[in-house]
This record gives sequence, C-alpha cells and structure tokens, in this order.
Amino acid sequence: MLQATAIASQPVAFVLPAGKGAAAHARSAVACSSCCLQGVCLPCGLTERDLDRFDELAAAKRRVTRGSFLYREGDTFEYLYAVRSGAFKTVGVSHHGEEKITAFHLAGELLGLEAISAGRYGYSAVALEDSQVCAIPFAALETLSLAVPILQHQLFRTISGDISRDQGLMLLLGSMSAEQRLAAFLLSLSRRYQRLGFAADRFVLRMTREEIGNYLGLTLETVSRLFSRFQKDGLIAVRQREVELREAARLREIVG
Amino acid sequence: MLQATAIASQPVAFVLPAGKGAAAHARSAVACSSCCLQGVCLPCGLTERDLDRFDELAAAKRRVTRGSFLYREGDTFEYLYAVRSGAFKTVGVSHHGEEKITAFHLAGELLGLEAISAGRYGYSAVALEDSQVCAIPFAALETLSLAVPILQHQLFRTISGDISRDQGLMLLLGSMSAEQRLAAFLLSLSRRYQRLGFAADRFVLRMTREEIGNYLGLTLETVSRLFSRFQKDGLIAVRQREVELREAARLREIVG
DNA sequence: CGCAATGTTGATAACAATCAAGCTCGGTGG
DNA sequence: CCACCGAGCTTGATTGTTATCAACATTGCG
Repeated sequence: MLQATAIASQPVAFVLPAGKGAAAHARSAVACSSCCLQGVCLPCGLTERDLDRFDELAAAKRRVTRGSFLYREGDTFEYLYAVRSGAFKTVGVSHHGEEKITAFHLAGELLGLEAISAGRYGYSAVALEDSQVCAIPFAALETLSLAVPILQHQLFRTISGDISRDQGLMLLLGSMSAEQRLAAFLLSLSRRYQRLGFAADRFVLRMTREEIGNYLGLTLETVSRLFSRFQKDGLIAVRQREVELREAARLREIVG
Repeated sequence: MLQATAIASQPVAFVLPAGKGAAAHARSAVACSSCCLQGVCLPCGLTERDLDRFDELAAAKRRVTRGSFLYREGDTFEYLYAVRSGAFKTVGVSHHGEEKITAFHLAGELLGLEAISAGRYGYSAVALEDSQVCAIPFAALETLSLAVPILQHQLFRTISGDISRDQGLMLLLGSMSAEQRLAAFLLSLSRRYQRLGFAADRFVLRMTREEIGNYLGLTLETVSRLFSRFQKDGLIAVRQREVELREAARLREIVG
C-alpha cells in the first residue's frame, strides 16, 4: 500500500513576483521571459509582447514541500500548474483505497490537464521533492488564447502531447514484460532530463522503488530485482537513486 | 499476431452534402444540425449560427468499409475525424511488428487528437465495421475556435476528456487483474452505448476476442475463459458477440 | 545510537501465457 | 442443398513470469 508521506496539506506559500503591478512590468527572476524553461514550457514560441501578457497570468508562483499536495482529486479545477522546479506524481485512488500513480511530472511539464473536461481534478498531485510551480488560471488562459493564436495552438499541442504520452504508456502497460517496462521507463526519464538540458545518461531518480513499481504495474521487489539484473548485465549502474545508463542502445533493444 | 483484415487502403468514398455551396445552406441530412449525435459530438453547445459555420467545416463525410484504414500511423495530420456511424480501433505498431490497440472509438467520438502535437498520426485507425466519419480540417477548426469561444472551450474539454479516458485505462492496465479488466471494459462499453441512447445492459461487441485481449493486455484465451466464467456466475449472458449485462452491480464490485 | 523508511534477495505460489485440440457459425462452391 | 472450409471461439494441460511472503541489509534522520 502506497501512501503520501505527508497527509496534511501544508500551508501553501504563494510567491509573488517582485515586479508584479509595476507599470514597466520589470523582468523579475520568476518571469517566463527570464525562466530557464522558456524553450520547453507552455508559452514557448510567443512574441515578447504576448509573453508579457502570459506572464501576468502566470504570475502566481507556489512552493510545495516534499510529500505535500498541490491539489487533491475532486478539488474544483481552477488552475493549470507548470512545474518550475522539482517533480510531482499524480495519484488516483482506486476502489479499495489503493493508490495508483498515473504519471510523474518533471520541470517544464503541465499539471491538471485532465481536469479541464470534468471541472474537477481527476487525480491528486503530490510533490516528490521540494518544488515550485506557476499557477495559471485556466479561464483567463482560455480568454487569452482567443486573442493569441499561437498560444491557443501551443495549448492544443500540449494537451495533445499528453495524450500521446499516455497512449505510449498504455502500450507499455498492456503489452510489455517487466523488463521492457523498466527499460522503457529509464529511457523515458533520460529523454525528459535531456530535454531539460541535463545529462541523458546520468540522473537521480526522484521516486522510490515502490512508486516506480506502482507506476509501471509491478511490485517494488520486481523493480529492485530488475535494477540488480540490469546492473549485473552492465546495462546500467545503480547506486540507490543514482542511475547511469551505460548501454542505452541495449536498453532500447530490450524495449523493442 | 493481429492483422488488419484488409491491408490495402480502400478507394475512399467522399460524400458531399447535397446543400453544400447553396447560398441558403439548406439543412442536408448530413449536417450537424440534423445529426442524431448532436448532443454528444464536438459542436455540442454551439449557437445555431456558429453551428452553421462549423457545419461548413465538417461538410466532408467519408465512408470507410470494414477492415480498411481511415488513416495510417505516420500520415501527415490534417483532419480530425468524428465518427458518425460504425466503430474504429486505433492501432500502434510496437517494435517487433506486433500491433497494439490503444483505443476503440464509437459514434460521436473523435479520432486523431493525438496527432495535433506531432503533426502526424501516431496510430492507424481501422474501421471495425462499415462506418462513416466527418472530416474536420484542423487548421480551419483552430481558426474558427478563435472566433467562437464556446467551440474553443469544447475542444479543450474534448481533448482533455481523452486524457482522462486514457489515464483511466492506464490505471486499469497497470493494476487490475484479468477479471477486473474485462469487467471494467464491459462497463465502459455499457456507459458509452448508453450515452448514445442505446440500452446500457445489452449490446453487440464490435470487436473480436483477440482485439479485446490485445486492448486489455490479455490473450484471447483468457478473455474467452473470462466470458465463460462471468456467464457461469450469472454476471452476464454472452452469445457470440451479443452481450447482456445481468448484474452490472456485481461487475462494478469486481472492478472495485 | 537506534529507529523507521527504503531497498535487496530468496523461497514459494498464483495467475495468466502458451501450446494444443476441438467446436461453432457463416459463407462458398460442388 | 449439403459438404467443406476457415475465422473466430472455447476449453484443457502445462509452463513461465511475476506476485507474495519473508528475512535481512542499508540509509538517513531524530
């Protein structure tokens, strides 16, 4: 049984940008225009003018400490969240109280997209480490999208991208062996870290074996055994949460 | 190994609405305004005037015979397709040439959403029976969405809904037993037929046991055995592809 | 230092896959 | 009209992968 490490919602720290409200809309450290995720985040591709308008929307930042909830399943949907730093898991509660992780979200990725259709968050979002997010009020985002075609397009693309990602995972869960699942998982993380500008072959897992297993539809023991086997076979080097992909090509072979 | 029953693309029959081009834009039998799927399809909620504009967009209908492809993985993305009648499966090819069904699509559901982000269809769409779709050029749809806020909202909702559906399936594939998967599958079909105005407890499967198994991550033998067991236990009555849910409540119990 | 959380490894068991045989139904040709 | 054929389905026997149960190691933290 998997449990969030902290059940009580932490008091939420909202971090407002220094320049907020200033006529010149000075570039604060937290503005999109000076954010290191510019190339990968939602507003990517906007003109400077439009970026400023978007900045105002997404001005509210929020800190979330490790183990606490960003939002809970069933909460009324109001914000999309862009992960600025840190990492999250989204967790659905299945029937008998067991939790099922539906996704991990790294920096530059959006949270809450599944809530648009129902008006309520379909899953709970829990921080895997101390994190920071930009809160984007969705109603205002929709309005802005009507005036900024590129933003609308970007939104469609982003939401659609989520579908692709999910369907990829379904393929994984529905037809892969335990070995293939873990290999695919490691390669996916590698790609995503690379996109963020980090090394592709060396990263630190943000989640426990149990969480990986839960996500992949395996038990933590199986995950642990596979890490050991992959290491024995020279595919990777693991030491706790540090992972080094030594033979990404062979991992890809395993996946197919 | 699963194969599309017809490999060659059929010559495509485009069906143009009779009233197309007529100044008065007379209500043709295929116009959205006279379509029985009005309540569940994409343009639901539009004013009459906006509906007309949408109608022009989605004027092109297309017949797809059983077993033939609506589009293929890798094709350049141009159209979203709304299923008018019939049913489809979307199929991804995994590595060693095996096929994996990522979704079934009934009337009133959209096809091609996953292609928006990549600009190419991520999966192939194959008709499970003789079907008809509305072809909606996405670029024009985006443009219209800028002018019709409700349509934009509807699109966001629809795409987001797809994410929810997928994540539900991931939950299913990742953490359910074979028994739970099949029960969940039957209940899902039941709900979707009901949404279309059909009986919830009695329907005809559009797909083979093999396709069900493929979709659920099970073998066809396991699916067959489960159908037999469910019948023996009085949960359902099956005769070939005809299914009657006798104890939906107990099926729900099985799922959790 | 000691405790709790996390991770590893081994033994056993259960579930679903695989292999195999035969059945049912609908279509086709003799 | 009937016999045959093949696709789809059912059922049984066996195997293999992964879950489960269990014990122990490691790490980080109070």
